[in-house]
Amino acid sequence: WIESNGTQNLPCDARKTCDYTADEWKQATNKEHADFLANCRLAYIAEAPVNWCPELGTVLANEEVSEQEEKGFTVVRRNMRQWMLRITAYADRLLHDLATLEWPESTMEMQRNWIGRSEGAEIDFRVAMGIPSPEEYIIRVFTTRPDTLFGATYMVIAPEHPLVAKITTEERKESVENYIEEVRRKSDLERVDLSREKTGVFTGAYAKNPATGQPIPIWIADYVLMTYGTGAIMAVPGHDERDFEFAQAFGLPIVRVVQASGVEGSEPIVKAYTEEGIAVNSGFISGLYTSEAKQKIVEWLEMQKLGHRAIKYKLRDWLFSRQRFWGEPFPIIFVDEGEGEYPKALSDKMLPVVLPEVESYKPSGTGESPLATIPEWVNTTDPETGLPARRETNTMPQWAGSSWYYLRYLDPANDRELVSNEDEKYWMPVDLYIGGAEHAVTHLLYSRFWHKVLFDLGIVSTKEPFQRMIHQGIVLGENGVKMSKSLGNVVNPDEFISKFGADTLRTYYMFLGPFDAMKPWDSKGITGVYRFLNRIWRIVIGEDNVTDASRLTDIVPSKSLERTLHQTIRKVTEDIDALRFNTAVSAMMILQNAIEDEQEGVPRAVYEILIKLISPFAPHLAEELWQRLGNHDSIFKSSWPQYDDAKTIEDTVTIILQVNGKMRDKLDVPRGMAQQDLERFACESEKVSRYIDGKQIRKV
RNA sequence: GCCCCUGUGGCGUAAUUGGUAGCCGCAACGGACUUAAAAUCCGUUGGCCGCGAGGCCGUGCCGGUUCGAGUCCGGCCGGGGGCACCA
Repeated sequence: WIESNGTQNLPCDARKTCDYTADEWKQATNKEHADFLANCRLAYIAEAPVNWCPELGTVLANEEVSEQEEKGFTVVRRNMRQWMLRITAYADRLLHDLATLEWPESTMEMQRNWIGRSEGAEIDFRVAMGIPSPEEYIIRVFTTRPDTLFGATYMVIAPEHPLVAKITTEERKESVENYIEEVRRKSDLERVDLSREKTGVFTGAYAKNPATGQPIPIWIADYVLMTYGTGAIMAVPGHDERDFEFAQAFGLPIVRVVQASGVEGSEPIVKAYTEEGIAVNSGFISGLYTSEAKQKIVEWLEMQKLGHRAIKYKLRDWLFSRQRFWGEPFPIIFVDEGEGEYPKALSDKMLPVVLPEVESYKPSGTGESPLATIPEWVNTTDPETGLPARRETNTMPQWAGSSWYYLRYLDPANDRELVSNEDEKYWMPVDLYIGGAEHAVTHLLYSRFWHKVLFDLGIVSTKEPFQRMIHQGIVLGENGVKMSKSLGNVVNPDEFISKFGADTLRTYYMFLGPFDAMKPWDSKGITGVYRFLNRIWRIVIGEDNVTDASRLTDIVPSKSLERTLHQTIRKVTEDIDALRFNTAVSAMMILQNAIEDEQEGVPRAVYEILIKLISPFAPHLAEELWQRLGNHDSIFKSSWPQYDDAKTIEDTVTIILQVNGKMRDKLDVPRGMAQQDLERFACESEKVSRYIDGKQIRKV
């Protein structure tokens, strides 16, 4: 039951289940789907490499490695027993369903790149010569460019590849072992540093290029990763930059097998040609364009049973266990019913598994979770068989909770199920999710995966958890740099609340700039919003804090005020929908300015609408004014103001007169003036005639 | 190295998506009120030339498309973020 590393591609694949709706799924006849869930072990245990620090006795995250090494600690890569979640089974659906979401394009692009789907072919290379044993070995590679097969002049396998030990010849053994040891000491970050020189070592073995029949040397190099593809590549130095660099460093042959169309290729090869083109020196596919060449060679490989079409993903299965005290414990016990210990899920009745009270949650030092040091907790009994059992001592990562909390919020008091069908159906999906862009490929991908699993289990009815998403921009310090304690540029909102009130702070925060943009805080700018709100207040509240509604009139508003009013209602309504709060505030300021210009006093109807419009921004102010104007119900129970499109239209229009694209004059004319009248007025304009007199008008 | 976003007055920003660049604010300057200050109110405020009418220049830089470019296209420079030897 422990899967070896690198076997993430089980026959089960959620791809085929993409097109089912929740109702279709509910039908038990949906066999494909049921098979998928039955066959695909979505949670499994594997030996996975981690960064192990013996001195600290703990596992480190990638980003912590260099930090601890600088402090003098050693960090080595070591395989450890870990729970994995098979997110790769959902790769295609996670990719495919992005199209149904209203998310920032850049975030979806990041997820697409993270999933990293690429189409190509798997090709089998027979190890042909130099091998120490009479056994026959096949090295399978993945390539996106099967059309360059004739140009494969050597192979490279990852240092962790299982065949390394088997194919290395006696005389190369020492060099190979030294190289592998060298690589093991390198951190991931070091290993992928682009600027460093290519390193590698020859195994002594040769494989047969299935297309040319020629023997090609098999090398080991750390630029090939065990975690992607098959952990082995066919190297085509003529058409891949990394292979080219490597071939140059080790004097391996470079052959050109693709050319830009129409170019005769006899010039010396000075760099890899990675574009598409016409196949040359490629036997039966010579002369074909890349797309046709791919097609043809894959058909041939499939016929010869040497290879086949394949799709690979950059996405890896999710390492889901941590050796920490803090985290959700796994509902798993290990029991031995006579044939060795195996993991077993606890029944619902045994849930929840509760963490024990402990004195210390320090790392155990052995790499096991601190829970492993508490025998009273670890040792238990299998409730079904009564046999002695051992609890899983790893705990879940932080991502576990954030992957489904939104569902629990819908029905928090429910102690029988995750969420009731009724509540789930009513609320889901999350209409608008606001969160930072830093979660683009972690939380936001993990929770999509969990949600899809829950969909497959019939627990949720939507395929996606978050329909619309916006990343709020962070407010930077006054110096334009991210606020941080160490930089001393943190602004404390309490200070501004006590000085100007929460309404002012809220409204100013909305006014600062676009919702999704980073923008610097400006302590001085808040006075503008403070003045604006005070002016609204003072229209009916005197210095003595007594309501004086005498400035409100029942007179019909002037034409121009009415127009501004309806324009403002429309703008604020639309802007709130689109989360353009900054321009909504600006529009209300314009209305306020227009109200103050009104000679006959402030029409009560206009004033009440302004208060309603401002109420989502400055709720305390709006409610207080609403009550003081004699309303007994809350302003938030009143209806949102409606606008009349007809009343937003200006009766005069400003026509801009341009000559050769340059603005020369403007005309204020009644709306609807006839074209020829306009043209006549335009030509009569003194400023315009200065530029057109004596010239021929080509186009009006 | 690759990908994505971004660059507009002294500052935060706006611009009907190709048609008046700078709305709304901040700051600054001038004025009113005041014994004075704060608060409040009125005015000016992209740069240059001009008494004025007005003119020229101007949206990071260089080019292009267009009658017309902040907006579209190509190249460069700066800032932010993401991924990273992904075959």
